[in-house]
Amino acid sequence: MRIVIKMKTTANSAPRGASKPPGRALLQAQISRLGLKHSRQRDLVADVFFAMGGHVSVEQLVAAARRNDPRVSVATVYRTMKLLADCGLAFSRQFDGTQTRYEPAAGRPHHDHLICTGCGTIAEFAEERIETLQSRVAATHGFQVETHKLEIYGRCADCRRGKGPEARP
Amino acid sequence: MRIVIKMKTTANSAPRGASKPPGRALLQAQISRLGLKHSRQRDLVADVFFAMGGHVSVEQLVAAARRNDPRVSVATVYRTMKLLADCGLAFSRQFDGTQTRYEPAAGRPHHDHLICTGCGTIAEFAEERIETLQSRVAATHGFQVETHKLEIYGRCADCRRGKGPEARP
DNA sequence: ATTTATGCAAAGAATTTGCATTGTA
DNA sequence: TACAATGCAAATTCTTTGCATAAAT
Repeated sequence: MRIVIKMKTTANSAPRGASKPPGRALLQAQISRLGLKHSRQRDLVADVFFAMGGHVSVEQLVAAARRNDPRVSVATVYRTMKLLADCGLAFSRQFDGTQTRYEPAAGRPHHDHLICTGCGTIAEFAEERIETLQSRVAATHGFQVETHKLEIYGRCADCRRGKGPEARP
Repeated sequence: MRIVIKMKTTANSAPRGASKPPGRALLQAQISRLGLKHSRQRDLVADVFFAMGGHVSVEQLVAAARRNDPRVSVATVYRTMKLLADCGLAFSRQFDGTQTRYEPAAGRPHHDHLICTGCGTIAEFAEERIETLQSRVAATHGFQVETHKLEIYGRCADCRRGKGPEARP
């Protein structure tokens, strides 16, 4: 089953003129803390990432970053995203098993995902009772929960009402 | 529907003394239904797969199959597992995002997974109330559920009581 | 005899890594 | 000036595929 992910929150990655980049500041803090060095492309990748909203692939990040600086390498994007993930500023997800996707983690509450198998739209939801039941199940098995992943695949409202799997990968 | 079980008296891969291979028969039925051709290595892969229990990687399947016939190719194992999955006889899972793992689907009830981040042990569980809540959440968002994936990661009882992350891939 | 399956190796796709060079502090 | 970061290409890992040959119906 190949899932084509389409961003519903079609965020434009273009750097808004004078808008402040909060994600960049968070990354900068981690960089200082770890004794690493600041760099132009790390800022760029962070800006682009936090501007895009969520569930973005590395491919999308590279494309977006290159709109600002055509010479950023995929390696740098991979390295920067890994840094962000290691710092707890981004979560990495693999919805379809092939590409890794990232979403901002800064101060966002926990949530799980609904993924449309028709158009690839990803919706988020939080259900406290499910979390509770998960902990209970884990306890029953003697497990201490660290993380969990809950993904519900199905057809979204739009795709159900007539619109067949539209051609827009 | 008539199911023809052809038992070869040659190399028997089943560990259980004289037990017959039900999985092989199921595969054979699908092969006939689809107008495909029977083959020795498909039987072998099916036998090995259904004998291994579940959550097996292709790598493990290849190794197990080659104990019976050293010349089975990875390509054939991949192709056979994909056939089994397409026929509904196996589920493919990607717990870690890298390797695909398979588990038998024949007549087994739905379940989700608890995965130990220490030793890699995978336990199964079923919690009806979680399923119910999932459907409800999906309905709220206008989704029609097709499948879902729930994985709880944590430390199993064994790993929690002192035993450090032992090497048991 | 016809058509499918296999095996091998090459091809792909996603991600990582070695290393010379550039950039930062 | 040191040392980390970048870019590029080669290397890795998992999986798929093209093609000649073997096997099944």
